[in-house]
Amino acid sequence: MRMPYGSAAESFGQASMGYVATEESVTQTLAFLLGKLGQVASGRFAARLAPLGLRPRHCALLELLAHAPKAQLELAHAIGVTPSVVVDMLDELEQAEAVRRVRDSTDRRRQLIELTTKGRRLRRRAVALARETDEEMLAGFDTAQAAALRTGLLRIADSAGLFGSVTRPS
Amino acid sequence: MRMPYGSAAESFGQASMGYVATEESVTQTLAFLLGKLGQVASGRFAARLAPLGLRPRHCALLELLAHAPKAQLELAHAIGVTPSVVVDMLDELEQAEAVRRVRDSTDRRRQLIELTTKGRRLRRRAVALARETDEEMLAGFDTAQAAALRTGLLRIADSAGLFGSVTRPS
DNA sequence: TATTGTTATACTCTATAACTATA
DNA sequence: TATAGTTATAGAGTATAACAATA
Repeated sequence: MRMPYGSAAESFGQASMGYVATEESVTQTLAFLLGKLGQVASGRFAARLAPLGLRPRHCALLELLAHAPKAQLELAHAIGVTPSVVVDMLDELEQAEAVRRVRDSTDRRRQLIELTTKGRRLRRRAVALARETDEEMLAGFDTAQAAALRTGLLRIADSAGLFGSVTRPS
Repeated sequence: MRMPYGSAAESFGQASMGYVATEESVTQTLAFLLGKLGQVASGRFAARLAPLGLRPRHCALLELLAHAPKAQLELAHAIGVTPSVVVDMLDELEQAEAVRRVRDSTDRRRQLIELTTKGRRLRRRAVALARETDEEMLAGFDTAQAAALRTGLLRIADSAGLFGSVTRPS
């Protein structure tokens, strides 16, 4: 049983313990809520990305490759997926002419993945679309609330070892 | 180009504008980050739920049914999925003897879904496991940071019309 | 005719395991 | 023998569309 905003119980400070528990329901835990909102956020982002021929999962790769070419296993580790998934994502990005696979001459097992000019352009557009999506989701948030939310998420990503130093809160 | 913690650019206050943009990368947007962290969170929650024979998606249903029986379309709307998905989830919960489908005598098209005693027990255990998962993900957060994060997420869920009044921040 | 629930099907995202070519 | 990348396959998540029973 949850009280509406500004209810008597809240005003009198009863909301913080006892009858109205702070975290009584699964739907209020990060464990569950993050999963559901992740689907919502991905869906909205995907809808905006579709005209570019990209999906959300491609964007992290474009990001990671923006400053220097990387090997496929590096990418897999950085975005937290298994190597075979990266193969598939790169196949799609290569077909979209966004990346090139270049055989490493010093170790012919490796391939260095580099962004093409088109890939850089796609990355810039993707960032803009992600920002639009954020603005939609953060409508009504003030600057401090939005920053607190983003900082918290970045911190969890960091502790999960995702995106390396690219995703560091300022 | 992102500066490491405590870099010269940051120390001199240049980090807030110009060269080091606050939100230059896709991996720092909610649109992308929420999707990725949602997968991580769901994976961790699922690992803890597995011994119960439940997956994260079942938990919202157990939650919504905790206080009163509901029809399948109500559930579908509340958790933001298409009705055929609810059929599948309820088939699984019914097989686990966590819910019962009871034909509504006043409108024989509808089925009222009610929690069994076992379903209530599973729901309580699921909440406990979700909390454990939260504690793992929020390690190192102080109370205010954790609350700000949760409040922000609940607010987005609310604006997306999810979970009805059950998911209201205090 | 409209609505509730169901089935069939398909698409996306992911992972595991077995394979190749290089080292 | 170990490593980088690839392929094949399978599981979990989603949605759309066509259908039966009931209103």
